[in-house]
Formats: sequence, structure tokens, C-alpha cells
Amino acid sequence: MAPEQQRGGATRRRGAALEDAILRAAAEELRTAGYAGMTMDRVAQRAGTNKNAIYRRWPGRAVLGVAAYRYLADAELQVPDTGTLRGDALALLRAANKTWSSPQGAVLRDLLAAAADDPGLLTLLREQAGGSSTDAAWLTLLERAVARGEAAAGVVHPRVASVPMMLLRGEYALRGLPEVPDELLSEIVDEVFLPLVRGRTVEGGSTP
Amino acid sequence: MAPEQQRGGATRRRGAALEDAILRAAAEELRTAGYAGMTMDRVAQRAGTNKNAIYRRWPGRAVLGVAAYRYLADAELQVPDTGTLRGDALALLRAANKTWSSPQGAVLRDLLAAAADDPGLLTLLREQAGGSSTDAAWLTLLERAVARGEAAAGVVHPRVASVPMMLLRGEYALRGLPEVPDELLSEIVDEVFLPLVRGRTVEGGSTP
DNA sequence: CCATTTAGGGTACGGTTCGTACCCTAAATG
DNA sequence: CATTTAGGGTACGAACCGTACCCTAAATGG
Repeated sequence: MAPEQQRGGATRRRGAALEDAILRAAAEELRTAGYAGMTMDRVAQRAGTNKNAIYRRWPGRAVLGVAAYRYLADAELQVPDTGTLRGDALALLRAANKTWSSPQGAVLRDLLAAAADDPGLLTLLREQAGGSSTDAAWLTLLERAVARGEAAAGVVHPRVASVPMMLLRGEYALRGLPEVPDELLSEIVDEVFLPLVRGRTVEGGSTP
Repeated sequence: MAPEQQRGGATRRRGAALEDAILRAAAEELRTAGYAGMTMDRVAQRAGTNKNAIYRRWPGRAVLGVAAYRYLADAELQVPDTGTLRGDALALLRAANKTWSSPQGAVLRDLLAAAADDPGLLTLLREQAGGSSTDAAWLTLLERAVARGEAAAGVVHPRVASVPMMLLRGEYALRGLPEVPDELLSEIVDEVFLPLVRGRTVEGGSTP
């Protein structure tokens, strides 16, 4: 199927071209066989090269996995705008849930598990897998709510912004992989997120 | 060091005695070498037996790891009673943080990572590693606060009760293993948990 | 008290996979 | 055109999991 498999002894690739081929092959393995199936030998074979070329660029399987994941997941996260804080929050949670429950999400979770012991790898994964862009989305969501007068200024706080995603992620970690039902998302919003915003409104946790 | 290593050809253990020796050996390996170092061969050797006896009882390494973890962590979680909701919450979070940041916590996180793909194993781990007792502790904590008049009845809700631990756990998952600073714990309590309780107080999230 | 069944112990093996080493040659470099 | 650099092919060592086989100690029961 993929023409990379047997690139009949044409020319010999070098540098960036080869690196690209390796990343592409690794990403394809991730997509079809998951992280567990992303063997170094298979990646080398699919890329039409050998492990030498791989180990010359990445120190090990896990790092290559993280690098290849970027090839797979370069989706741009766009902040929804439904007009209400509740609608925005729910939309953002649904988008996250969709990603996490997809095969791609399974790969991400496997990578996260593999990097559990390695802080360096963990930050690398977080940087490349758009962890910070998610936080930013929630913050702008809160800012909009403040601008509409739906919430007090004090709610625009990173810790508050991270709560819904943390709960969703925790649900995935605690349960198996299947998928989180939609009712749970609204429960997070209605039972936790909105009361939290409300509570911070009461006597203002505003920071100067 | 450990006398289990060479139990000079005395008698041959059977049944419960042998099972106990295996679990003890596995727990010791977990403690000294972590989950990654808990090799089946090493466990067998330390227990003074062979892999046959192990595989006759547990289907694989992961399940043995979970079973052995119980040997390591049979700490009884006691609910603190400081007189205020804030004090109780902080105490409970500190206890959890202490556990999670210990070597034992590292093992637990490794096991959790290893079981990320296996829902059955995950529930097994959750049941044995006192996941539910933690939830219960937070609920009683909330009930006490209600009894003292510190909060409205509606706050006694599983989802609310799980929030602080979820956030702490998320912090561990997101960052590396080092340890979570104490300021973060009070931030979770002051910026999220207490406002959340307050917010639910406002117009009652009481469920019929 | 002896014969039979059950379960441990010793050992070896097949199968994977990671990571490394060596040698040869195509491509870049001057 | 000579030299350096980096790819390609291949084989290998090491570690581990899980399984198979055979022998024997311990339980079991007539």
C-alpha cells in the first residue's frame, strides 16, 4: 500500500528527507498498531532504512514515539463561542473527550504511561501535544464570561481553568479506555465547574 | 541479606505458605527495584522457587505486581478531624501527597501506567489500592462540614468529593515524579475546593 | 502403612524486542 | 578527483516473558 515500503533502490536519502521518512513511518505505525506495536525494527523497515539511522537521531523508542505523535496530531484547537459559559465549557470538554477517546487518544495515553517515570520525556510530550494551548483556551473562555458579566474577574485563574480537563483526564485514568459518556461531561460542568465559578464570584478571590 | 534467598533445602513449602513467600518476594522487589525491576525470574529466585509456582497462581507479571502492591501498602487511611473543613481537606491532601511522593507512590504510579490499557487490571488495582476508601474519607469530611453548618447539604456529592484528589493526581501525571510542593495543596484547597463548596452553597445544588 | 495423586523445583527453551557493532558503499565536500 | 560523512545491510548480545518437561517431596486415601 504505502510506497515507502519498497522504495526500489533509487537514490539514497539523507538528512532531513530521511528524518522525515522515519517520522512518517513511526507515525503510521502508531496509527495502525499503537505505541506497543511501534517497534524499532518495523519503523526502520517501513521507512526503508535501518535502526542505525534512527538511533543516530533519537536516543530511544519513547522519544521517537513522542516525536512521531506530533506527526499524527497536529490538530488546531479552536475555542468555541456559544455565548454562554456553560455552552463553551461543554463544547470544549466534548472536543477533548472526542480526541481522548479516539485511537489517537489511546496512543497519547500509552505515551503518557510510558513517560510516567521520565520527567524530561513528560515535559517534551506536554510541549508537543498541546497541553498549554488547552489551558489557554480555558482561560480565554473564562475571560469572555467575565466580559459578558457572567462571572467575577477573580475566576480567571490557571488553577480554575485547569479543573474540568483534570477531571476528565482523571476519569480516563481511573476507568479503562472505552469512552466517557456525555452525561459525565455535563456533570463536570454543572456540579463542579459552574459552582466553582459561582463560588469564586461570591466574595471575590480577585488577585490584584 | 534476606534469609529467603537461600532457604537451604529444608522442607518444601506448599499452598498458602508458598503463595505468601512469593507475594513477599514480589513486594520486596517492588520496594527495592520498582515495578520495572520486578522481574519474574528475580521474584522466583528471591522466593526460593521457580516461575512455575508463580504462573500457576497469577496469570502474568502485571497481576502479580498489583497483588504484591497490597503487601507493600496496607496503610489504613484515617480521616483527620481538625475542626474546620479547610483543615481537614488540607490534612487529607497532605497525607495523599506524602504517599504519592514516596517510593511506594512511584510503584503505584508505575502500576497505574502499566494497567493503562487493561480495564480489568485497572479496577483490580483500584479496589486493592484503596481508591474507594479515599472517596469515602472525603465524603465524611464533607458531611462533617455540613453538620457544623460550614456548608449546605448539597455539597455532599461524589463528584465534589473527588475534585481535590483528582487535581493532585493530575499534577503528578502532568509533571514528573519529584514531589508536589505544599503551596500547591493549599492552592487546590483555597482556590478550588472551598470556592466550589461555597458556590454550591449559594442556591443549593441539592439533589432530591 | 503403603500406593497414588497433587503440586514444587530445576532447568531449558522459543520468541520478542531493544540497543549496539561492523563493514561496505553512496552522497556530499573541498 | 580524493576524502570525509552518513545510510544500508546484517548480525549479535542481553534481557525478559511465558511455556514445556521431567523429577521428586508432600499430601491423600484405602
